[in-house]
Amino acid sequence: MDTIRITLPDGSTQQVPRGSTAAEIARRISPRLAEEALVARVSPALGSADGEELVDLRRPLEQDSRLAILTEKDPPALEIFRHSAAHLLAAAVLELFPDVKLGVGPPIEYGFFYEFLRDQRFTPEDLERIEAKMRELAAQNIPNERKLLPKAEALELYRKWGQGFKCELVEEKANEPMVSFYTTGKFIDFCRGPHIPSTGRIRAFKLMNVAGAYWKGEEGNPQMQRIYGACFFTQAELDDYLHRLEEARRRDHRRLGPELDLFSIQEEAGPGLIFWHPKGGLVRKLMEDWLREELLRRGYQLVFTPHIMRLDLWKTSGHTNFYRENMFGPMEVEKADYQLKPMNCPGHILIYKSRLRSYRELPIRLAELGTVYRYERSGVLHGLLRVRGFTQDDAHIFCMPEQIESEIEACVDFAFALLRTFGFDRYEVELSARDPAHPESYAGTAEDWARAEGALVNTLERMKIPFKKMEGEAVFYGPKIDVKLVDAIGRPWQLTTVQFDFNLPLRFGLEYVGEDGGRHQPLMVHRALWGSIERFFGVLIEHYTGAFPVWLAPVQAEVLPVSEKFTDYARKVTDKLIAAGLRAHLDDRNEKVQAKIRDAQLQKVPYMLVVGGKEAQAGTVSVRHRSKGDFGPKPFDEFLADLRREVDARVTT
RNA sequence: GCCGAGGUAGCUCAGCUGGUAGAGCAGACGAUUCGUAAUCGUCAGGUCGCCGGUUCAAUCCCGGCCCUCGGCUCCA
Repeated sequence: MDTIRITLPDGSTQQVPRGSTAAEIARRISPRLAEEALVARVSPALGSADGEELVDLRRPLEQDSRLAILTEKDPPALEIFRHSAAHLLAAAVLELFPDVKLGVGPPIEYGFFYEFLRDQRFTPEDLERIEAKMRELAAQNIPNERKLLPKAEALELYRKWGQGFKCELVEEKANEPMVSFYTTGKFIDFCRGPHIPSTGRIRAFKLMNVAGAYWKGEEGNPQMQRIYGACFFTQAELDDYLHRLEEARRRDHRRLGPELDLFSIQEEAGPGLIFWHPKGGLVRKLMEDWLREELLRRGYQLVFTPHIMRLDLWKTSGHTNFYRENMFGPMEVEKADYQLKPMNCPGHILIYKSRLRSYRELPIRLAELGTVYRYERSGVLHGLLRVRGFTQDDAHIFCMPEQIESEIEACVDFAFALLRTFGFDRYEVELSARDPAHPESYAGTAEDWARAEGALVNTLERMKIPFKKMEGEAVFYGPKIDVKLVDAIGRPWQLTTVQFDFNLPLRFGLEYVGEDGGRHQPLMVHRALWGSIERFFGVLIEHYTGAFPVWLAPVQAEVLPVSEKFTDYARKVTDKLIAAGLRAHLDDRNEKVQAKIRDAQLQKVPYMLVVGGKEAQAGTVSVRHRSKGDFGPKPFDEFLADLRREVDARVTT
């Protein structure tokens, strides 16, 4: 008999008839495995993992292969599982709304979505009905079957059915004569697969919301209704995900900001513009103090530049060509156009150009907490994280080519020091290169770009920092290194950026006199570590759930007299703390201690000092910590010294 | 900018498809003088996002605009 040889992950082999399926092999191994199997991973018997692919359990195996049968224990199976859930969603929607036009339905990070075009909108009640229908179809355990059709026949099928988007997909994606389809009951979908064998296993899911999305993500295209669902192997994992969403809501800086009186956004003033209240302003001041000191220590010089400058400057820099859609419109003053600055670089360049520079001065590192204004489309604004006016901790480094790698290294090192100081210990690094397919979106020659990208790669490799290369993510004037920090609940945030620029020095004709007495062109590095103070502050609020570490807390100790009789002693304690440079506040309201504690607790004040008769007598304070609870009485001087130490050490917990 | 959902007191939210609004918390005042997450009482507080229309009458219906939220696209 014609047999093939199957090698399993444990190294054992089986001889099976040619055309056997993974499902059959699973059954031979164990009934349990057959039951749990979701999808198969096969690769040619010999050779590398290159030919590896995921296939349906029912796909016949035609040659000697290595085979792994994937179950819920194998993470790669989750994507397939979610993709099948997307098909289940589409099948349910078609049952209830047979006239919808289908778009695409891929798995996503936490589940899946499917897009539909329909005249009426899907209401929350519709979603409930759809979810119920999905559960009904899942209970019927309908098989997901793969079919092959000639391309022409496939197009004909969709044309008759009136599924124009699907025709478009078949036209574009099918480059072989036969194209694959999957059916789930009456639902038939052009799809590469693979899928799990049947719908019965899909239980732990929940339809989340419906949102508009352009067909193929392109703005000119019709807008589909995209139904999103969360989906996991088990209910426990789904619950965990929903719990994490809840946790994220609890930390939301847009809620905590006003609650803790840190900042506000005022409709009267306009969207995307931030008002820093006294407490937020104090945190910002502390952040800035740390940064300025660190900048000076690391050889930067602090500068200040105007907020509006002649439009011509922005023509020279190339912003009017490459950045116009993010700029506020120019304003006319005495017949000249002026531009509100969207970036700080031209200002720093003018300072560089203000006199002839010698190679002996380089590198010149100009730093500014520079406030910039960018026109962001209304739909993208988001609390402190995406705004129209913000302050960058910006700096531009002018240097010679042979200094570039050490400068970039110093920037990355600075960035890591900053992350540690503010309590972040996880990060991801990305290197953004240009998109070779669209050279018109970038300034400079291909050689410049290759050299610049090389310098960034060298630096990261020398520092042994793992990174992901992202093609097409570069800014118009050069490639960049971005550092994403990962917060307390595992979310990445893009903040730090270190950008290489060989373009602006050329445009502005920057030069320095070299050792040889000749004129040379310097290179430029743009870098921002927080990125924007507003954004970083937002991330900080969420990272700490508003409970800032003591060195950053707007109020470090709230003094709570037990009754009005002890206000005098409480005031003395408060004044002494303030005189020692600490941030204390006296709660002398006519309230019970319980109420004062509750309020201080809700304001996330690190230390509450309860004082009454005993304390006044002994010169102590009863210390309560916002998360560690009651510490009991402590001599006042001792508390002050402890607090001082904690602040000076910038303890981040 | 686009699609969808919203906007009622400082905050969180009620308000039965039309008869100009209510609660809790916060605030002011008074009482209470209190020991580790809310003391009691009284009072005050609203062009129901803005503008226009329909109607005897609009928080409610219609149109436009502003803002917020969830996405798309874009980004520090």
